[in-house]
Amino acid sequence: MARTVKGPDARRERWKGHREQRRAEFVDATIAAVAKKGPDVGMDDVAAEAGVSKPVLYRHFTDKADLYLAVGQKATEVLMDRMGPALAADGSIRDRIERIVDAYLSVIEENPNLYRFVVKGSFADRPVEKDVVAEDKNLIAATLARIIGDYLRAFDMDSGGAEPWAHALVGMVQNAGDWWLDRQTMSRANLSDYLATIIWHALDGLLRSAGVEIDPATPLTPLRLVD
Amino acid sequence: MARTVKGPDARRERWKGHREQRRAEFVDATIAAVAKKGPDVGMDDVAAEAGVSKPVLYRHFTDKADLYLAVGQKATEVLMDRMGPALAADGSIRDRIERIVDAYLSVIEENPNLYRFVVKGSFADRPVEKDVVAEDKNLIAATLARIIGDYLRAFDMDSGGAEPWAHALVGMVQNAGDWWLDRQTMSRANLSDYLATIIWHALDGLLRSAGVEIDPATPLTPLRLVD
DNA sequence: AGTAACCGTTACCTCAAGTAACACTTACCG
DNA sequence: CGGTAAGTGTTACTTGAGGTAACGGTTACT
Repeated sequence: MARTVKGPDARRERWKGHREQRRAEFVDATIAAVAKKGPDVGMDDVAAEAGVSKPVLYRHFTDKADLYLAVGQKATEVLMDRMGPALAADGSIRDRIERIVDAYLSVIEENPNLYRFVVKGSFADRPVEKDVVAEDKNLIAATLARIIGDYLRAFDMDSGGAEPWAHALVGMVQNAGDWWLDRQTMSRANLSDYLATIIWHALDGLLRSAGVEIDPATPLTPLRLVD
Repeated sequence: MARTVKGPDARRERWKGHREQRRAEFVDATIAAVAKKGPDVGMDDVAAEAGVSKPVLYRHFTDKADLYLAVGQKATEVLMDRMGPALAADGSIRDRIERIVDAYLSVIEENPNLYRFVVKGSFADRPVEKDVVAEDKNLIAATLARIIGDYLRAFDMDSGGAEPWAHALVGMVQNAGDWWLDRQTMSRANLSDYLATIIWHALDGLLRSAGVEIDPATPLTPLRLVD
């Protein structure tokens, strides 16, 4: 019964920010460990990298899955930071698509180990329950779905396809990027161009079939894309 | 029987077929175990399902990864068996695309547990080395790449994009299917239609930009698609 | 002074993958 | 027929990584 209902004991709040910072520190250590020892690092490796022993890690992450999830979120942040400007930028539609795609590719190109770790390594033995990467893909797809839906509605078109479209696009770019990262048989610019071409044509065809004509070079930006 | 070959020593050959059969049997047991106990089965579970103890399993599969790989290959066979006819079928291009996509979706719809096991469960703790699902995706993508490349060359177009195209398409359908399987918010036919629309428009746009016009309803089949 | 939060350690537990050692069966070979 | 190369199977073990227990030290609010 030590839980006296006094005022908000400052001792409880004092660390609020500190804990966050510590988690971030361990996430960084994990990323460093991954870079050093490949994508199959264990908790001991991570702890060692952070200059600490295992139990300390477990005070901040309930689970290996929890740690991996945090790493995934960090990676998503990096990704979003890079893609945000591309999403918001102006310019022709075709160019903007290409820039967004290229932003994604540039991130995975710069952090191949981290990328593999997040996308492939996933939860080592814990079952499907908490899929690490699914969360992030869903976040991106959801963002995209909103944008696409807004566009479709702006043109008075059926917006029911926005979600499948978004997931289709995410999978498309992700898988093509994955392949590219493994066997780098073409330049990044080249792949970005191919992918953007597919996407642009799909979009253009869809609009055409609804009677809307868009010039690929039109700098049209009828909607605010990001809040 | 009556395998009376006067070769070197028939004792070595006698089992050749039998081993294959036994492996297949264990693969089936794994699939059954997955259906029963979810995608996170262990080797003991599989062995029990097969009515056998663990070491027997390890006489036929070097590894957990090896077993999983075999399961993945089996799943790919199922998939290919279903998609083969759709690939070879005649009919309009737009219809054929839709039929291929729908064939894929029907397979994952009918075997959701197996699908999840293969695509997500992957290698439990063995590192990235032998990615289970990557092999299968690559196989499908390679098949597709050949078809696309043949088409592009038939129209005297740059065929360098065939491979990225193929991987993009595979990722697109796979990810959209994945999403659909989780939250079934639309009918399969509906999703097939959306995806086929995207693909068709992308294809049509590509051809248009090269000066080729194709009617979506044209039953054109200029190439044999499967050997 | 008391105590609630953190810091950190070493030594342990657990559980599933994988192995050792041992015994039985079949059927080809000389 | 004895020998042997394959396969059948078992129980009981080792190993390694995830995760925990129990202990002690430090800071700073009350």
